[in-house]
Amino acid sequence: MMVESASETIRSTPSGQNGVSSLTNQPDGGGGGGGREGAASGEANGEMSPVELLHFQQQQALQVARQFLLQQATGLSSPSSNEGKQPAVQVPVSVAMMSPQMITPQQMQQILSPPQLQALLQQQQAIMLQQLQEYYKKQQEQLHLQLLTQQQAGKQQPKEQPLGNKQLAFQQQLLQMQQLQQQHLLNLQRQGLVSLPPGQGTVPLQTLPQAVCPSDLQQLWKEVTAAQPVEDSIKQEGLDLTTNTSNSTSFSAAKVSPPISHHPLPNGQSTMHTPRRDSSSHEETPGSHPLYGHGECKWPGCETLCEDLGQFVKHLNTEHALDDRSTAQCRVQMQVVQQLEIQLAKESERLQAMMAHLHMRPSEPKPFSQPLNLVSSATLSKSTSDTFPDGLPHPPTSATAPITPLRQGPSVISSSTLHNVGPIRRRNSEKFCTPISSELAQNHEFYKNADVRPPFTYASLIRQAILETPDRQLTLNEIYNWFTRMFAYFRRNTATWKNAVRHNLSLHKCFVRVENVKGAVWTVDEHEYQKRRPPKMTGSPTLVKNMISGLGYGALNASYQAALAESSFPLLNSPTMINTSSASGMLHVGHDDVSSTVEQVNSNGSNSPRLSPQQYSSHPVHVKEEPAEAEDDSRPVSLLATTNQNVTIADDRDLEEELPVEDLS
DNA sequence: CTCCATGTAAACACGA
DNA sequence: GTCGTGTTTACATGGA
Repeated sequence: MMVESASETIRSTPSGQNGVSSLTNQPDGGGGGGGREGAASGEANGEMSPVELLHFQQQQALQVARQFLLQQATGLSSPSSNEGKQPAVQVPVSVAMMSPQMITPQQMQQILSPPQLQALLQQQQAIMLQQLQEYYKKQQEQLHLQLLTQQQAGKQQPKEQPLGNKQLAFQQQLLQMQQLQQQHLLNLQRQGLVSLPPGQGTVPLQTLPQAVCPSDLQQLWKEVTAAQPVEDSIKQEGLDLTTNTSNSTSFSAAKVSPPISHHPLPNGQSTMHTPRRDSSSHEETPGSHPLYGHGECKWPGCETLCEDLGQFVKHLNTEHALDDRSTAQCRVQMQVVQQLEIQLAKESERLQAMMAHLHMRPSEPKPFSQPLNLVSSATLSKSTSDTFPDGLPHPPTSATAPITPLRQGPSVISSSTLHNVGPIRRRNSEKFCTPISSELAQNHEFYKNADVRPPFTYASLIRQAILETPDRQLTLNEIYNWFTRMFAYFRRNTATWKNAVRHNLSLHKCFVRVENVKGAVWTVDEHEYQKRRPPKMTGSPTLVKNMISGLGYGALNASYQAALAESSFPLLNSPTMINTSSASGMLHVGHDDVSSTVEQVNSNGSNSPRLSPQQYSSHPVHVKEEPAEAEDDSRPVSLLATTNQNVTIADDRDLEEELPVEDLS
């Protein structure tokens, strides 16, 4: 099914390809809700002590909340990951994200570029936040209940430890939860997702977690703030963002035994329902949109009044289309979610500690605390993801997916990406826009885990694969491996894409087969490779502009760095890339080329993250020349890791400039 | 409309 | 005969 849907979507071919039907199980098709892991809460109750029960439930509640978060985030990215096991959860998300027009997740993936998907994901996250909020409420209730229960239990069968303490502790925990909720509310409010009296105090954004791509965030805030003051909420709430954002990623690693009792996400299109059912405040009417409530648009900072859903949808499509502003807002939302996640994790850990202190089984699994330990999870996530030899998305990996992409995604959603809204057929590579390298670098975690087709041509991907290697040569099989390693999408339908790879290797002169002792390897003839593109790029001014923007994009933005740090994208680290810079005498770098991007950055001397064409406008000088020079593989990468500060700064500026960009045709 | 680049499918050859 | 690797052709699609 997937194969077909994919291909069909891509080319919208009526002929319908029956040929390769290695269709993998469709995640959403599965219907029924197969294994909902959760559901354990009930059984457990019987034999637990009150304290244990409390713990258990608390834990579960948190877990569910967290998991829900993850699922929300993951849903889009790795639909296939759950094949066979829990097909249900993910689809709903993506479906929910879709406005009225019902499009299958798969289709959506095919249609939208990853960044776009991510953007959509952000939307979904908003929903998720709402649900999370609901969850907090419930959890509170639960806590209360538990407290009561425990009190009674205490009276009936006095325990060695004074209940008072426990109660205190629990109350504290309760408080924590309340705070969390409050915070959450504020965030929602800030985002315009909830219509509450606007917050007041204005607090400098600077306090935001540096760990979280501060620059991006700040910039985003600036943009978003234009519409309405928001900063305060975060700051006020005292979001303790000191934690590494990267950690959030690791959370995912947390095991996942979703007791989805609370959020039974049926297959398919439940997401829409969940909020509706659970939250009375936000989703009042069936068929309503997560971003629509109380007759107004809940898009952050919007509040536009819409009489009905139809009008709202229209409004949504016109006013909140996939542009830089929306992207920025999504990013903000993303950050919010991340913060919440971090906070949640912290609170969970605290709870664990409390529980432990209250003589709970120390050995008890601590799903949440674990993540925290993964501070250096960057490594972990990478290793895990690399681990899947069979391409089977394992829990940790898939869990990781959501966050990374989230953070990275938005950053990637730049002018360049915006162009690729349409069919996948036109891949990035061809378009003047984002260099494959940078895109990959930024989203490689995403592609790695999400079953989304990369917006690059086979040729550019192959080239990328080859160039990433130290000796710049790969056997066919190695190329295959690279594909499967780097892209979840290529872990299935192997017959199709492998054929395409071979086809491309043979077809394009730029790929040179070299007989080797042990067989044959494929290399890239840069000259040839570049020869084929220039024509396209040198088009309208706009194109040039776009191209430039793509090139100019200093791959150094925070996200990028983060990505690097976390995943240590091979490419970036590859010695070749670093050394060969000078060696590459190739001019006209393919714009989809990784190294090219980097090079550009260096040449410019500006680490300014990609983005804005505007920026270019201010520095036209480079712009025009860019296309012609710079070749890939360059060392810049290494710089990335070390240039955080610069990046940050540059990033801020870039973001600002990002908005005006639109001239792209 | 044509041209071109691309993606997909498939037939075929060749060697292990 | 099967499989992996390559080559080639045909066709469809979409952008310029």
